[in-house]
This record gives sequence, structure tokens and C-alpha cells, in this order.
Amino acid sequence: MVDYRIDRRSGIPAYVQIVRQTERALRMGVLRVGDRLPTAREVVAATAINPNTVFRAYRDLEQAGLVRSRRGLGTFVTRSLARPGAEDDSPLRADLADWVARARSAGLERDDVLALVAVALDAYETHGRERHEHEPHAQDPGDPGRRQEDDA
Amino acid sequence: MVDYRIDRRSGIPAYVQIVRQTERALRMGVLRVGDRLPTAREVVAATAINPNTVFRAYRDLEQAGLVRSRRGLGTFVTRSLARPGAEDDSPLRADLADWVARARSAGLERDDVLALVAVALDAYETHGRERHEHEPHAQDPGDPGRRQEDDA
Amino acid sequence: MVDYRIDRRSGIPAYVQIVRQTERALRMGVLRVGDRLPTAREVVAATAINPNTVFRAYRDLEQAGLVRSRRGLGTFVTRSLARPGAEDDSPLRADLADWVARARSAGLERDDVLALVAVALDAYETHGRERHEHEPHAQDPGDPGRRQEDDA
Amino acid sequence: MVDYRIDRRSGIPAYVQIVRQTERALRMGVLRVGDRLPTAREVVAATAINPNTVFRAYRDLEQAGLVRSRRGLGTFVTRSLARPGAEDDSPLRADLADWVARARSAGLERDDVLALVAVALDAYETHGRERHEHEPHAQDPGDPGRRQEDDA
DNA sequence: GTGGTCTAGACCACA
DNA sequence: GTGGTCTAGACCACA
Repeated sequence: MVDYRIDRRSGIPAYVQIVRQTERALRMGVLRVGDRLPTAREVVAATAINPNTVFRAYRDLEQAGLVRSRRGLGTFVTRSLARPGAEDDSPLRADLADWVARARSAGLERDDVLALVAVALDAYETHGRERHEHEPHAQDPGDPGRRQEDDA
Repeated sequence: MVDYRIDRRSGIPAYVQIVRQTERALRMGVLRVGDRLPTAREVVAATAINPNTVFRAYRDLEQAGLVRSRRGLGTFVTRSLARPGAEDDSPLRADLADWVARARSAGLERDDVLALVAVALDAYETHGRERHEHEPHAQDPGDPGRRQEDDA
Repeated sequence: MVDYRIDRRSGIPAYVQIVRQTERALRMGVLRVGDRLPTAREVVAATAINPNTVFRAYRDLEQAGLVRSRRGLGTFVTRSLARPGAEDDSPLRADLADWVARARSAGLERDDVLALVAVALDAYETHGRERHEHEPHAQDPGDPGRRQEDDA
Repeated sequence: MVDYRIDRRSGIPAYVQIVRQTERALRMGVLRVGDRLPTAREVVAATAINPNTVFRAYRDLEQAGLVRSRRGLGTFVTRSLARPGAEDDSPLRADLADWVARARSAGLERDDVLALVAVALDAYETHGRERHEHEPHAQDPGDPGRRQEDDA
């Protein structure tokens, strides 16, 4: 079950926060095709935001083709964003956990970490790709896709 | 020089994007005490947003004590957010660059990476801290600070 | 300028009525790329529906790629649905006007006419296509496309 | 036998779709006085909607005086909306079929045709009536009746 | 009970 | 001034 956390001081619209947290849950495999999202009432109880706002977020997700709302039944996941390589037990995740622990232990705050990651991603997308790649793979090197606003 | 990039589709207010990008530049040491922020005119030229929106962002930064506007001269950084350990040539950054390259090469998109990092941070803050810490340090483990909404 | 007419007894949600009337105006060339839709306030003044409802309709149109809302400026047409053959002075339109006049003069109400047209369209899509076609043309015969609920 | 088609993406309540399709069948003479409407069970099997929704539609039709539900027997048509001039073999219908074929062959989509017809009806009701009428008839020109929302 | 529409109204973002 | 978010609350549609 996803549990949404709304940060009212963040300046990010609550409905955007719900959309993004849902997408993240889809990417991480926390939500799978067929799963039911929490009902508007449940989200309201958990987050103290208005049902209309939840509804707005779910509608956006529906238009993105990720979920389907069925009146009287609930809202269900229709498409996964899960990626192989992002599983719970993958070496990538274990190594990341180690790195995060080192970074935090070295005195970096959460936001420092996020800033570093954003910069590292930018660097990779701009010029790092070639430096690191020793064998070609299926990635489209020209189109980084619709970037989520991670830090802006 | 910071160059702001405004993503109009992100749903995040433009002025919030400017504030966050500025904070990130401060954290990364891209902006240092005494540096001048781009003028509203420059930002307008680069981003096609209204100067009032830039002023609004700079006002917020000033209230946060990070910059100081001096009439007729410009807006100047008054406080750094740079962290030791986040320097350009730090091992942390090199290791992160490697990890990012592996993740991207494994087929993960930018957003997948950001989701993984957010989850790793959450895990660290919740229960990973003890597991990974072998020697105590000065961080107050109870106060992660005013968290930037990274993923919401 | 489009002027929306909301029929509150029709059972069709007001926002759907606005969306459809806008699409119709685009099809008929009444609205063209670059044109500004009436502001929410103007629609409210003309129709006595709530600004939020107008907003909802315009957002749907935006997500359909037909218009673009710009804060502080208004909402603008970005894509035309105009079809050659549907111009004001086309023979098709003149002949239709004659037919409508005959039908109405024969005692058929507006709804009778609409029912007849719907049936004629169904018949054409099902089996009439071949009967009437003497020479092939570019139409895709298999996919009638996303049918607008005309009569349901 | 009417067979209802529910378009869930249309935004029009399912029960309204049933009511309208029934009315259309009555207008076209597809349903006649004494005919039995499909049972809720049959509609459910064909459309996957809830029986309560069918009942709701039939209740509306009954209140409009068009049908009568007889417990245990079914729901029967009690009033026709058929119009002379709309028969299967009428010249009006043949001419309309030809016009529709021309329009579709010219590249107009179903929705284009519906938009054209709606506009032609509007034009006729507004000012075309006089232009086209050469002999008076029994229609009350002032009362177009309860217009069905065709396009809204 | 669950989703969906609509309203009135406050307040914010942007030009 | 124009669009956009959010709330509270009424009421409807559907299962």
C-alpha cells in the first residue's frame, strides 16, 4: 500500500506530490498492475488534504495511462513502470545504500545528496555516457526523455 | 554562473524552481559568498518568464538569508550551503558518477535513478543509519532538517 | 468568438458540453490556430456556470493537444480540426442545408434529424461504404476512429 | 431489438446513454408500441454495466411516458416517437444516405458530419426556415421542443 | 461505499 | 486581469 506524504511547505502542489509519489511507487514495483490505489477517503484520512485534490491527482494518472478509475470500485493500476535492475535485492540498490550511508555519515544532508545525484545525472547525460560505456547497449543516447523535475 | 531551466510542464511554480536551483548551486559550491545572481533581465532572456517571477524567487532567497539584493547593483550570495565532502574531486562524487553510469547503462532512466535514491535516503533515515554507522559523528540523527521535496 | 450554450437538462456534464462545442468550432473552422478562447470569466458571464467548470473543460482540451493555457494571458488554440470540404461555401454544406430544410419542413424535429443522421452514419460505416464507393480513396475503411457520443 | 452501446469515455452518464438510444429507436420506428425493451439482465450481459443503471434509465423513460414496466413481465413501449417521413424507404433517408456517403468519401469524419449537421440545424432554426419554406406547414416555428443536446 | 460533477469562495502565480 | 490550486460541501452515478 502506498502511503502518501504531503509536504505543504515544499511549494509543490499537493496533487503533483501525489502523482509523483505514485509514479515512484510504480517505478519501484511497490505498485503493480491490478493493484488498487488507496481510495480518496483513505488518502484524506492519512494526509488531511481534500478529496477533490486526490481526485485531481488520480485523474492525471489516468490520463497518463497509468491507472483506471472505476466508479463504485476504486482506482486500479493498469501499467507498470517497474524496471529490471531496480529490484529490492539488486546489487545496484545495495551499492547505492552503501554510498548513501557514506555520504550521510560524511555530513551531507538529504538535500546535498539529491543535489549531488542531480549533478551526476546531468554530467552523465551530457558527456559522461561515452566515458563510462565500454560496450554499446540499447539505450537511446540522444533522448533523455521527459525529465521529471527532480530538483527545480 | 547559474543558468536556470524552467520546466513549465512540471506543475511546480516557476519561482520555486528558481529558488531550488539556486539552493542546489549553493550546495554544490557553484555559487559562493559574494557571487552575483543573474539579473532578472538575464533570467528573462534565458527562460522567457516574467521578471516579476524572478524577483519573487530572489525575495524568497533573501528571506531565507541566502542572498542580499542591493539596489542598482544586483543580488549577491551572502551565505554558502557548500558541504565538505561534496567537492568536485571528492571520492564520494567519483563513486557516485560510477554508480550513476552503471545504473543508466543497466537501462534505468533518470527518474528511476531519482526514485531509487529517494528510497535509499528514506531507508537510511528510517533504519539504515545504525546498520551503516561504525563510528559516531556530529550529525543530529533526529533532525533531518527541512527536507526538500525531492520526489513529491 | 465561440459562445457556449449549456443545456442543464441534457444530463451531459457542463464541462463535456464546453469541450464538445469547442471541438465543433475547431472542426468548422470557427476557431483557428492562435485564436484565444473566451476567458473563464467571460464564459461564466455568458453561461452562469462556475469558473472551475470552465477551467476543467479547458484543461481537458489542453490535454487533448487542442489548446494551450498561458497564465496571465489566456487560452489559445494550438491545433485545428478543420477539414477541407467543410468550408462555409462548399457544395456539401449547401446540399446539407437543402436536405435539412426538406426534413424539417416534412415535420421532422431536430432530434429526428439527428437520429436519422446517426443511423445513416452507422449504415455507411457498417456496409454502405462499398455500395457508395465507385472509386477507391484514401479513407481507412477499417477504423472509424474514436466516435464521439453523438446520440447516446 | 435495441442493442445499447455504452461509451464509457464519452463523459455521458450511462443511464443517459440508454435513455437517448431508446428514444432514438423510438423515433426511427425500430421500437414500436407494445415492443419489449431488453431486460436488465440482457443489457448487463451486453454492456457490462450494473442492472441498477438500467433500471434507472427505464425509470426515466417511464416517467417520460414512453414505456411501462410490468412487474415480472418486462418493460414495454407505450408510446411511439415515429415520424412519417423517417421511414426506411423514404426519399429523405435515401438522399441523406447519399449525402453522408459523399461527405465521408470527401474525407470528413463522423464527428465532422455531426458538426456540419448541428450547424445546419442551427442555421435553419435561426434564419433558414423562411428562406427554404415555399409552402407553410403545420410545424410551430416558435417551439423547437425540448432539444436533445446533440453536440454539447 | 467509491468515484465524479459542480459550486462558492479564498488565495496564489504570472504577465 | 487571467489562469491555477485548494477547500468544504452538496449531490449524483454506479456497483
